[in-house]
Amino acid sequence: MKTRVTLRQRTHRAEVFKALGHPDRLRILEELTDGERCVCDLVDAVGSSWSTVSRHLSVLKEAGVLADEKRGLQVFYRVALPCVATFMDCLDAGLRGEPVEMRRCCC
Amino acid sequence: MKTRVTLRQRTHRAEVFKALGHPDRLRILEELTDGERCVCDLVDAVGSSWSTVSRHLSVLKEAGVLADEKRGLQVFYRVALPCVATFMDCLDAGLRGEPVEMRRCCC
DNA sequence: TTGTTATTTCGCATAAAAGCGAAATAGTGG
DNA sequence: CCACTATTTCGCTTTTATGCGAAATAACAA
Repeated sequence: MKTRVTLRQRTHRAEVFKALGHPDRLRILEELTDGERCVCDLVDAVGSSWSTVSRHLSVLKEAGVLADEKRGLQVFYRVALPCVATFMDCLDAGLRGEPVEMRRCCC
Repeated sequence: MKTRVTLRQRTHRAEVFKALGHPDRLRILEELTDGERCVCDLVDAVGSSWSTVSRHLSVLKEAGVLADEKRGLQVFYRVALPCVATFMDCLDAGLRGEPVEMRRCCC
């Protein structure tokens, strides 16, 4: 069951990982696990400037990790790839060298 | 069952994701899913210079994604976090908007 | 010891990411 | 239309990543 990975696919995957490769962006994801939040909430949570948080959000959205929706004056972001959150718990366990149950891992 | 994520933990996670955020490093991971390989094999697979591939490997090893072992003149690398490979299949499906079975996802 | 092979480290140049304030944009209400 | 608020984009500087060749290191063989 070996699937060939195309360059295009690999580049896309790398883009997702790159988007996740920043502590503040992971912080944003944590904030969004409970549900959608407006940008103002995320600015509070992260503690950087509006422009910086906005850029983080656009990186995550561009990679397909988040989706956004404008309602009135505010823009609400939510997680578009739920498996990411579960994968991170798996990662933590893996990095500590603990065995991990398959079904607790992701998606 | 909400777990508080520490800054340290988040930074470590981000380091793993950053390490995975490069197409050539994902190519290396693909090469290693079948088992360990020496650096020379990976240089062939990736197509960059020895110094570049060696740096990619050290980034992945530093993040805890790979482990290495020296035997004779050669150094062999292998995957230290098997869940990463399964997660990527999950990612592909998620990015295409397909529903994904939980148990096929990782670890 | 000397030579040879496999790999890593160093030094440097170029490219990309991060972060911020200022300006721009887009809704909303008067 | 004007003012106000929420958010994004722009322009810029600083930091970090990438990639290469050259030099260094390590293990083995003669």
